Amino acid sequence: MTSTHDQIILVTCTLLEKQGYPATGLNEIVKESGAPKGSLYYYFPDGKEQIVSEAVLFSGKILVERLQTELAKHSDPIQAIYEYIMRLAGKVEEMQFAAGNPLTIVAIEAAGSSERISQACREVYSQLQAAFQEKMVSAGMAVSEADERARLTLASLEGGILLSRVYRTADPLRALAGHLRDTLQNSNPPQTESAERHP
Amino acid sequence: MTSTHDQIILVTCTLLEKQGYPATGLNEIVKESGAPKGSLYYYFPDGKEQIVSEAVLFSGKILVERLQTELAKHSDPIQAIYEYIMRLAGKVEEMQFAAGNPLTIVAIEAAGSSERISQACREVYSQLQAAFQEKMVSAGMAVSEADERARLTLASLEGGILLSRVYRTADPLRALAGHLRDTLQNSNPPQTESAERHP
DNA sequence: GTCTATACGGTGATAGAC
DNA sequence: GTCTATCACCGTATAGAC
Repeated sequence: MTSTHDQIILVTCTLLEKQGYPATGLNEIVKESGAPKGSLYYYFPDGKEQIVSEAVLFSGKILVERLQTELAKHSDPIQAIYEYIMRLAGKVEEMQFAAGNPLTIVAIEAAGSSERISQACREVYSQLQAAFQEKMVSAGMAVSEADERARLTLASLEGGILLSRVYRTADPLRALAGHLRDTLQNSNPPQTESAERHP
Repeated sequence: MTSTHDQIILVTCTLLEKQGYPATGLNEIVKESGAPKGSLYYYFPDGKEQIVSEAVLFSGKILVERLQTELAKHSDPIQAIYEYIMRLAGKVEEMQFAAGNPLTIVAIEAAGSSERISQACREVYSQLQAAFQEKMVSAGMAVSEADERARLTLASLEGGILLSRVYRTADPLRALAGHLRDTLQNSNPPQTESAERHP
């Protein structure tokens, strides 16, 4: 039982993920959502830009929450990230290589056209990066180093999603998961009595 | 002095990079290229799909050649990749965060709609990956390992381009370059009599 | 090979009845 | 809050003269 407003946002998310921003029409959203067309501009007076921005933020919120939940399952951030990406790979396969959120595709399209949408995408990306970073910091990594590692994780993750989509295989994501696990080491781990390091 | 055909392809490349596939109109291509509209369907009887496919392949060819040229400048593949990405970062800044080729954005959009365009993108990606891989193999890395490393390089590179575009900063690309240089090591380096190094 | 005119559907958006 | 009708414009694609 979802409201008309929420139903519009929901269906917009899936259409965006499949087709992107310019290719997704308002008529299509109306038709797929079953919402009355008259309601569209009632709930979203700023039109398409507003609908898409809200859809990005909405799906981003879910995405960040899910990421945090997954990361919390392992105390070791590297293992947690590995598991997260492997799980994502499975999900991408299930969904036939639409990752289940409109972020990647909308971000790249809207960057040159709509500042409002672009801003929404940046916000979500920043939250995702922060989630990775906090996880690493909580395990004893220095903040600046965690920042760099989180950036790389995010960048390669987005690239992996892109390649998985184009090749219609989750292999790039799985390969990425393994590589990050091997290379995402802490160069300044917390000091312990037994295993001290002297750089 | 370029032919009408080539001029159409050329301007299509830049429009695609800026706006993507659905957002780029045939009328716009005609207008920007200065080509006569009548010529469009004379040179490209299959319409938009054909124009875009050819544009992707054309820009891909240039991209691969440029990559190979850059990689050839350093004997060490890791250093070569580092320099390449750093140079790309500069270029992305100059071009105001349009990377100068339509691949990243078109690939992700067309994945779900046009198989013909999707195929063109896959072809270019495979060539790019092969260029990275061959460079690593030529420096003594095992083929299977070079394959994995090349995949990761490509994936994170695409993600870096995406983030640079969204944030309107080349920082993600530069951070990526540094990280890859630190982590893209050969786990099975070629054996030499002494510890030789070629500066 | 090029040009003009045009077909026909879809687009985002609005107005006004209910 | 919802619905219908309608707007002006844009999209791709084609036809036929030159």
